[in-house]
Amino acid sequence: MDFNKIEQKWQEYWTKNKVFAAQNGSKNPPYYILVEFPYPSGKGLHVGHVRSYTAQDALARMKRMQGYNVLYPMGWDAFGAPAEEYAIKNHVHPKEAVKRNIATFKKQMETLGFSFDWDREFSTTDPEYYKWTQWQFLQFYKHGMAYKATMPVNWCENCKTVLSNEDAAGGVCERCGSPVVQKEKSQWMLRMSDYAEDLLTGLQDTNFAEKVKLGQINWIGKSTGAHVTFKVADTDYDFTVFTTRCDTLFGATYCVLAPEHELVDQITTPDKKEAVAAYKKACALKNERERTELSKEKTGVFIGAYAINPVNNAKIPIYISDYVLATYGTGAIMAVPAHDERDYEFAQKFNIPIIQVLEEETGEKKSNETKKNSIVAVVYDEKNDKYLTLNWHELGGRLFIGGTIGENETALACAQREIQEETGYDHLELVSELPKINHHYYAYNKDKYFNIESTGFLFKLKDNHQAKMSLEDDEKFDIEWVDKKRIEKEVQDALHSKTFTYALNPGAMVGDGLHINSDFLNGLNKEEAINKMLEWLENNHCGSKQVNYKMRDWIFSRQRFWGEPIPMVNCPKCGWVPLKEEDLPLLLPDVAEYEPTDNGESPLAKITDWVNTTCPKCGGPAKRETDTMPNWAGSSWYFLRFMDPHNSDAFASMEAMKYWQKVDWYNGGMEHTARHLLYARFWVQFLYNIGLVPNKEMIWTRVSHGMVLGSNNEKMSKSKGNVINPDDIVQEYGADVLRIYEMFMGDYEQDAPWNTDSLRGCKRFVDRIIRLKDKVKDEENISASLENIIHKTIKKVETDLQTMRYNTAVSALMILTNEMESAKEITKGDYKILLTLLNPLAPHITEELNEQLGYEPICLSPWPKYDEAKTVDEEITIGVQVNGKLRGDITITPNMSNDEILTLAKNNDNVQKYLTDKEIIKTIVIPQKIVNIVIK
RNA sequence: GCCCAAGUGGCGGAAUAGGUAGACGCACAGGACUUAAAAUCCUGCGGGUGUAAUAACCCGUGCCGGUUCAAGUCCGGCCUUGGGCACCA
Repeated sequence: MDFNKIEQKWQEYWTKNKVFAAQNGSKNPPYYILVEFPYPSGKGLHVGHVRSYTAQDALARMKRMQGYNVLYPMGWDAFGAPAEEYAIKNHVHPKEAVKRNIATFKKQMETLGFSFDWDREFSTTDPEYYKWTQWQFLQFYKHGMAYKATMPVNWCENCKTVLSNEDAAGGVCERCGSPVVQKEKSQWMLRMSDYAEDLLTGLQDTNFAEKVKLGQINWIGKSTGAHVTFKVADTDYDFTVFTTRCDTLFGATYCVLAPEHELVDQITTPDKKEAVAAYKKACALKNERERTELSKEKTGVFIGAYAINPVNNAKIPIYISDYVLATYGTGAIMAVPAHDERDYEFAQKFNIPIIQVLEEETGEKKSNETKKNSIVAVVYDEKNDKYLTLNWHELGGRLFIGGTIGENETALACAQREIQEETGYDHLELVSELPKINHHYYAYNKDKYFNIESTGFLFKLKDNHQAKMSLEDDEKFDIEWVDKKRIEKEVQDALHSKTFTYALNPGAMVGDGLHINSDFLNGLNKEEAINKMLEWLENNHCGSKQVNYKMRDWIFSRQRFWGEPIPMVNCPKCGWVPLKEEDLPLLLPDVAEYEPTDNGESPLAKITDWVNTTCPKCGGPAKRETDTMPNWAGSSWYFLRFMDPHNSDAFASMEAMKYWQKVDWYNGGMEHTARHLLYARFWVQFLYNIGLVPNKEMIWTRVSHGMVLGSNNEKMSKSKGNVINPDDIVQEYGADVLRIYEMFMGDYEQDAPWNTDSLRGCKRFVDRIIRLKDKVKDEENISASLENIIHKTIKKVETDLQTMRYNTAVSALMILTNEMESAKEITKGDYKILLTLLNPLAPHITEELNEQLGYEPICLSPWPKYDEAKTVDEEITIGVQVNGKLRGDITITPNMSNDEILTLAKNNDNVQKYLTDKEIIKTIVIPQKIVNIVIK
């Protein structure tokens, strides 16, 4: 019988006997294995799907044999844009296309032998399912978690349509290439930001992979800081900024409001109105992506008004700029150019003063220090690309020019004087004054500790003119011009090398240090100063501690046809009114045209007899909401429905959910670990808070698989011609071979390229297992010579399947097969175990061979048990090292003492060569691993 | 720019708690079987020195340092590739 027939035979057997049906309430321990349900696209199943479904299938099959009541369900996430695009082009109802695609997907899954419980299948597009999605939306609404807000959408003027972020990539409409603009639209929102903290802490109740947790944490984006309120000078207005660095408040030299900030129009002075309006208009034309992409150069305008810095009453100008986002924090910032990169860039461009309030500390602090102020001057000769240094040799190595600032002398004058005195150069151009540095050092010639505040300067040499030098007796150095490389290598002094770094990389100093120019914060470090400033702000009622999250509320409206209708009605008298729960589902009507309307409404808006309805509250005429829900909605709770898929009274009964508890293993793509998972967790936490699910987190472990790439190591795509169709592989090699290959191809969590040669190797492996049957003798017991390797392999396969190390599980089975091949003959008992261990990966051929032995089906048999004692080798070979280098090996038994092992090691011929005439200073014996003899 | 992951033979990849690097498979080469091919089986397979052949030795897990009796594995600093986020104050 050929393999396609065999596979079909067993698939029919499984279906007919409902072998994989999960039992709600079964006494067997529940085990819920979930793979992300696919979007049934027209392209059919991808070999990437096969990889993750096989992996979870293998786990499911093993767990069933181990006595678990396994739930391994499958369904369809079938709402979404592609089906709608297809419908627009071909004038068929999306549900027809979806029906066809689902049939194809299901057929493909069946030929691959996945052990899904098909009795629990559903699609998010089934009215019986989306009824509950709508019902849950109503719960959000009733608990004040859903609201309408005006939000910008991506809008194409040419196509007159709303675009998703994906379709608006690069600020250009994907269809027609014209620029995408932002258009304000009233949209449904879910108050997800209320859950930011809970979504963060909830991670502790999960077993997600560390990188998955990290993805969630980054997306939530918690940051702790402060709100500070600034009065607008000469008005009664004030505004509040959010900052994580309230310790730098003394360095604030201007403020920036987002162009959309509500205060802008009120406080702009008349002479600036025109410029402000123009700037605001320019910003509105850009979408968010464009605004950030064109961010190389800062833009903005001064609006004529000034803010009063609450700590020192300084009057500082207010600007608007699109580098401040209206949607984050308060939409307003205080700008501290000395200590923030963006503010620095802006201040440079607009010539705004920069006040340093934090200086970096170098050297080692001592108690008995003498304080002084000094300079370090870097002089650059552009013509020769060299820097002026003094080589003090053993007295201090290579340094720049330094010196102490005299009384009544400015730092700049000091720098110029020192350069002239020590090198003579006096035709210099000041390039920049560098941030001050707080430096501790010990002066040998004076035998004293100093703490200096050093101001750095960068000069350019105008020409080589040198005046007369005036050196003191103890100043013995050579004047040397050297290049950047040598400076980086040879200037060792912390102060001087730091100064050089500042000279080379002008910009804000964002690190920690000591506060200066900051009144009551002077001398404190960042953390101390933040705490002290928070205290000050609260005492003076102009600020407080504040936490912000990057995560925003969930925009829940889509101006699309193919999604769940939002069950809300707008009544001229009553406002927004929810549908009555008993009137759900609100069905999607059948229409002929799926194009969005000219004004960006969903196609539903055109169906007047659907739109026009009566108000559920007052009975008067009203209109339905025509936006639909996003694709993420249906997938936010589908794992709950699988627990109780046929329930018509509830989305799932509490009883069923309490039985299954949590999804034990949830597998999906890395691309979904941030958003989908976050939405699903938010949805569940909300349901938990209103008492509808038993746990705050319903997913325990989340794992993600790597992609299957084309043989050229690139993502599979039609245009690259590297797509592998699983159907073709099943036809030619069989589902079992494909399954084994995809598990063997590499680390499950890592991407792996397709390789047909390697697939053929797996085919050979299966053929060898079939041929092994010819050596089977009619005995049930396990061969003594194979006992050890069999027990080892059971253990290996069992642990590997539970820890996603599928590739090494296959490898272990290949090793066992090799052993059995080299044995003269094997027993039925040996063979049966091999078949059972391989069954989760290759369920068809193993069942067939097993049946030929006369046994009952493997899927109804228990998983073999291993005996730990029998996995231990009777003798093993370990290496012997001399001074860490391998010099020989010895064979030992597990019960040998360390002394015996050592004697054996020393007697090894090759080891002896190294030991003669040497003194052994140490010996290390690691049981079962290695011996190392250290000699002198 | 920031965060994360990875870098091991010709290739995919092993090495689970710092302990013989290269399991297993592919490709390749030689041989057996065959009229021949396919299939199958056997042998070899990181680089080098060396030997008639063994033996033995040296180098070797992206690069440079460090810790250790011992480093693919731990620490510090780089480089490269992939992924995510990106003016988040």
